[in-house]
Amino acid sequence: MDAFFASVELLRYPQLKGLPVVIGGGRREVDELLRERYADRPRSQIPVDAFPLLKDYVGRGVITTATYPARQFGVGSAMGMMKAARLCPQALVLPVDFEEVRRYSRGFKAIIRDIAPVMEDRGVDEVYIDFTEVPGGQREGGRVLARLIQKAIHDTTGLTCSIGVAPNKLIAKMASEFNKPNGISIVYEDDVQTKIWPLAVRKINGIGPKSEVKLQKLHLLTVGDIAAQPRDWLVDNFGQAYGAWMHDAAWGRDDRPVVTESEPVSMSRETTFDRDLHAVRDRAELGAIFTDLCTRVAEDLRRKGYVGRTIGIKLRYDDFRTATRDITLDAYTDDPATIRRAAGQCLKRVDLARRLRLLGVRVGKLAKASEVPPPSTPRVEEHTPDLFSQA
DNA sequence: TCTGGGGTCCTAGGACCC
DNA sequence: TCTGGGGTCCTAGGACCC
Repeated sequence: MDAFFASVELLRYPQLKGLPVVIGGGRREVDELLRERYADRPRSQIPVDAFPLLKDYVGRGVITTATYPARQFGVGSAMGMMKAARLCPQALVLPVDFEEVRRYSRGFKAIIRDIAPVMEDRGVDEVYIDFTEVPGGQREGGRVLARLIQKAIHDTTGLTCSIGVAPNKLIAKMASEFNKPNGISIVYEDDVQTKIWPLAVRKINGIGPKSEVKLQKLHLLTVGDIAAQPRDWLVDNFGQAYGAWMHDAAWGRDDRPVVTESEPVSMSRETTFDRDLHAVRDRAELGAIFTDLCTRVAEDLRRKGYVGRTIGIKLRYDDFRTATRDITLDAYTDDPATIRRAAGQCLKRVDLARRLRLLGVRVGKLAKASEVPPPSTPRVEEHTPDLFSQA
C-alpha cells in the first residue's frame, strides 16, 4: 500500500492532499483536540492551518509514514521526529490511528483474497499473492490481474497500492518498488541481470544496514557485485546459511512458497518513556508501567486464545543498549499475575543501575489455549517481591 | 537530532540425556 | 582417569522486516 498510514489519514482529512504530512510520534490527543475545537463541522472542513506543525513537535517518536510531498524534503519512515522537523519544519503532523489503519488493512486484504485467495500476510500494509492458479493471472505477464486488484482496492477504499509481478517473492518485492506510487512492474526471470543486478545491495529484502556496511568494506555495492562472487567466498565471509542465501538472492533464486496461514511465535508489549527513568528513583512509576505491560500482554493472549510458557523482559538503557532476560515456566499461562511474577524474576537478573528508556514484556513458546490442558490445581507460589513491586 | 512498537529467524554456548 | 557423539532445550543477543 502506498504511504499507507498517511493515505488513511488523508481519507478523513482530504484538505491535506498535496501537502507534506508525516504520521508518527505519540500525540494521540491531536485528533481529539481538532475534533473538539471544530465539533460543529465534519473533519474534512477543519482548516489546514489548524493542524499542528512538525517544527512545534516535542517528543521522542519516529515517523511511521510521510506523504510523497514530505518525502521530497528527505523525510522518511523510521526517521526521528526531531531530525524530520529540521528537514521539513512546515510539514503537518498527525498521530497514528491504529484502529483505523487496522480497519483498512483488513479491508484491502479481504478484497485481495476475494480475487486471489492464495495471499500471504506480511504486515499491516503488505502482502504476497500467488497469481499462478488465478484465472487470467498470466495475461500480460500478470499485469491484467494486478490492474484488477488495484482497481478493486481503490474503488472500495480510495487507497492506492503498487504491485510487482515476478517469478518469486524475492523479485516481486523488489519489483513492487520500481513504480511507486500506484504502479505495476513486471519482472521476468531473464530480466534479473538488467533490472536487478544494477540495484544497491540494500534493495534485497534481507540485507539490512549491518550487512550493507560489511559488503561495502568488501567493495560489493550492487546486487551484481554479489552475484559475481563465488558462492564459497560468500560463505567464508558471511557464514554458511547467510552466505549461501545471499548468493541465491543475487541470482534471483527464491523458492519460498506463498504461505496463507501461520501461528504466532510470541506476543509482546513495550513502551518508551517520555523521559529516561531510574529503577530506584522512579520505582513507583516503573512498577505501574511494568504491571500494565504484563496485564496488556495477558489481555492480548486471552483475546487471541493463546497461552505461553516463556516469559521475558526487554530493557533499553539511556545509551540505547538493549538487554533481554527470559524464563521458561513448567506450565503454559495467560494469567497476568503469573506473567508479572515471572517477569519480576527476570528483572532481578539485569543491571538496573543505568537509567532506562524502554521496558517491554514478552510471552513466547505459544500454544493455542484450546490445545493445552488447563492448569490442574492452581499453584500457590510464594511471592518474592522484585525491585518494581509495590510496597 | 537521538533512534517506536510489534514481530521473525538465526547463532552460539551450556545443561542435560542417551 | 580420560574421553565419545548426537540430540534437545534453554537463554541472550543480534539482524532484519513492516
